Amino acid sequence: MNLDSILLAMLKEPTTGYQLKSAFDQNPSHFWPAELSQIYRTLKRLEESGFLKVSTESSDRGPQRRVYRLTATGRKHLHEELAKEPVVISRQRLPYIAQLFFLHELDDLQATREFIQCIREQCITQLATYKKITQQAKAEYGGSLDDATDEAFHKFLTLDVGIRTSKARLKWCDETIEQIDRRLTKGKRKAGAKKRSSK
Amino acid sequence: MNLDSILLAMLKEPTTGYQLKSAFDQNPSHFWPAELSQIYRTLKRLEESGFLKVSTESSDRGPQRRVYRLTATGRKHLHEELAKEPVVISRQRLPYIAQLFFLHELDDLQATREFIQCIREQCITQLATYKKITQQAKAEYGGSLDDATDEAFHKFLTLDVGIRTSKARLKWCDETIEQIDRRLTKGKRKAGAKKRSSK
DNA sequence: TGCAGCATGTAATTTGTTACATGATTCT
DNA sequence: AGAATCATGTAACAAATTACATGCTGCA
Repeated sequence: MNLDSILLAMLKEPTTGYQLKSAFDQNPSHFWPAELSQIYRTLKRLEESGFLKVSTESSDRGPQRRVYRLTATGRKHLHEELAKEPVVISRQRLPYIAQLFFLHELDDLQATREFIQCIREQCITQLATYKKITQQAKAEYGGSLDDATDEAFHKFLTLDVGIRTSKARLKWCDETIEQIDRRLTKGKRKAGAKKRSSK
Repeated sequence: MNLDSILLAMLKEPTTGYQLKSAFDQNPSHFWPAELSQIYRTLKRLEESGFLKVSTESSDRGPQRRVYRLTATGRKHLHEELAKEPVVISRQRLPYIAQLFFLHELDDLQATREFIQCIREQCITQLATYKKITQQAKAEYGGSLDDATDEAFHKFLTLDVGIRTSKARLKWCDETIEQIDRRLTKGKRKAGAKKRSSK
């Protein structure tokens, strides 16, 4: 899965680049952020590949809009991409884990504690966002998942995995902070003992 | 955190690009994969920035080796990077989530089931890897976390968050497959009812 | 008058992937 | 003799980030 396929998938209705960006920010941005400039460039390339076709329309307000439509070739390409096996999930770059891994270099457990605290806050914000979207989605399909469309069901699944991993991470943060605190008091005791023995 | 900082952090001992790649594959590759070609390019740039200095040494076996050493400027730069706040974790690209989100387009729940199954297998493999490394690490620091060095402690933390998120994801896979199966049998019942009513 | 929102892009740079190219030593 | 390991890179391409550049409409 790449931005190309995501844009093709979002083009069920003829849309402009600007509108796509707004739609992006509503939902796919949680698992795939993208800048407007990148969207425009990608749309252009997709058009050159024959996956999209454009028509220029003048709107009542603002400048002319370039409306993109999915072609049959584009739809076929999308379906091929969707039918692929999922990418190897372990080949992800996790900058915050990398930073934590090397943070011992600072030789400052208090700094590590603040680092985890910061991640903890992000988890809470993220959880709140996921839950808000879940509520909105529930309102759309009535509340009972069994009656939801396949589209709503798939959307629910992505939210669910997000909520679960955020919760797991949050719990990790809490227990890690406790462990750091134990380490910090233990360190102080040792330092105290050292002081007493050296005088 | 980027590859630059990771390489600086890994250069506690003077090392060659090739050795760095081996070390990479042992550990940081779980949260930051990198190819040799990229490592060489980055080392070159870091040297040009004055963060590293090189000395060419002839080895007893194989061609000459270029041994990189961290400079004082490099160490300072690394510490600045480490002291930064963690990056926004929600701005991650999760291709498999994106694919799942749009998978309803195929209109084939069975395909979604296989997709989740595939992710499930990856989770299991990943969990096994994490646990193996945890065992190795434990052997190094004796078994009791309280007595572990700060370095071992930080390493443990990164493994722990990996294990927890993998477990959460695995549980999600299992419960999702159950839900899909319920949906599939329900769909069949409906199709059957339709058939009966139409004849 | 100035700001927010609609609407379109280009340019430069950085980062990551894949393929190619070379050559020595050691083990089987 | 050939494969594996050590050891170095270049080149081409793809993807993503950041900054810049433009201009209209409607509202306060």
